[in-house]
Amino acid sequence: MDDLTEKMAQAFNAAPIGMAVSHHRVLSICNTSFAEMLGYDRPDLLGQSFRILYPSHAEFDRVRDIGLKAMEEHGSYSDERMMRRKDGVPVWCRFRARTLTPDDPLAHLVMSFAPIRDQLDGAQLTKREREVLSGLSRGMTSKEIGRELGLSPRTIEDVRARLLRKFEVKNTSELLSRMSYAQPRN
Amino acid sequence: MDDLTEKMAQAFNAAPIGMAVSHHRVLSICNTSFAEMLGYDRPDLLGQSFRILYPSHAEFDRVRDIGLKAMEEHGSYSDERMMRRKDGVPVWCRFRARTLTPDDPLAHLVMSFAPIRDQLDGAQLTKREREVLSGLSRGMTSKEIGRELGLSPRTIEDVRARLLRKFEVKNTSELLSRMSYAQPRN
DNA sequence: ATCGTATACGGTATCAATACCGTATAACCA
DNA sequence: TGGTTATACGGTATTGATACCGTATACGAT
Repeated sequence: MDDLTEKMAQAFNAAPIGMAVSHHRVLSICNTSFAEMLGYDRPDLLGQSFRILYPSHAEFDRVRDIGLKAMEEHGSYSDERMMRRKDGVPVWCRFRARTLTPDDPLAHLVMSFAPIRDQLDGAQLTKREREVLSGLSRGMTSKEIGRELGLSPRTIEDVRARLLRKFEVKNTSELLSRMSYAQPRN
Repeated sequence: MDDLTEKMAQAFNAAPIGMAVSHHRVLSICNTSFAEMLGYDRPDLLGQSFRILYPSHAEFDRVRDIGLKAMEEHGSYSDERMMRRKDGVPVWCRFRARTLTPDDPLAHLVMSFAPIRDQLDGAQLTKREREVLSGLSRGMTSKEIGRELGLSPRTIEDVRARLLRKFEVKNTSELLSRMSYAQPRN
């Protein structure tokens, strides 16, 4: 077999974004980013139903038909959805799929998963931090956010400082840049 | 060669997100999504320098060292950047990279590219605005961006002010928040 | 040819952000 | 029970951001 095939396989493996292939909602292959994102060792995932990667059976059922029509028509589909890590923590993802079998889209799917604001929706951020972030994303100053939340501006500054430390960023602009379309966790 | 390798290569090819592999900034392989996103036929891209995929030579030079340190430390890096389609239209992307050679990150890079805004919005940004935006998303001050671009900090402030007016936002944080995919736009 | 815009730079004034110093309470966890 | 973290607030000091004032060149469109 040619060298090119091997190189593409290596690229799949080492991709900086989670990728997986499924046949009728059963995971056949995935890369390391995907396994890491969901907190699994890769071998434990192969052959598993995608059910275990969703927050609930109901959610697993619900998403089944979503995007089917789009894939029949365009071959691809994308949305934002919640996945479930092995430890139970939910991860909010930009989900993209392309089917290799448009007549029966779920028969052969190639998917990518990019965590969006995972720390934000997961247990990593406190209620206050989310409230303050919400204000920041709307361009509010600490004083304004303080008024909105009925707190001293100083307290808002404390929360900001904690956010900057937590995400190891230099200022609020960089923070918002990361929050909006999250980095892989280091 | 095993079946698994072939399946991973197929997944790379059919991935719903743009993917590419480079060696010292020369594209060695990419998938169909990547070629499509940038308006090329895949064969035309293989072996090409990434220079042609950036809005300008200067921009190509500028982004070279960005993320090098992060990749040396964590092996991966991500930001938002502007790419250039074959027809010249800019595409604002979430860029992700993982290096397979942390000692010399650019030696072997696996990248993914996900378009985050439509071309219309991207086209409204000038070269300077893109350069400044890039610095802002990395948490740099006007002074630092000025140094990077060889300009007076005052000029950077002018560009910032123009960006704030253009997008009708109150400050840089809101700007960065708006420039991303995940935020609902009003 | 004039208008609009982008670029580039200078000064000044004001407010915001950030980083320190400090105290205090409450929750949780080992 | 002591350590850690989140919360909440005060003061101060420095830097940064933003908004004005101004000038100047360049470039494309009407």
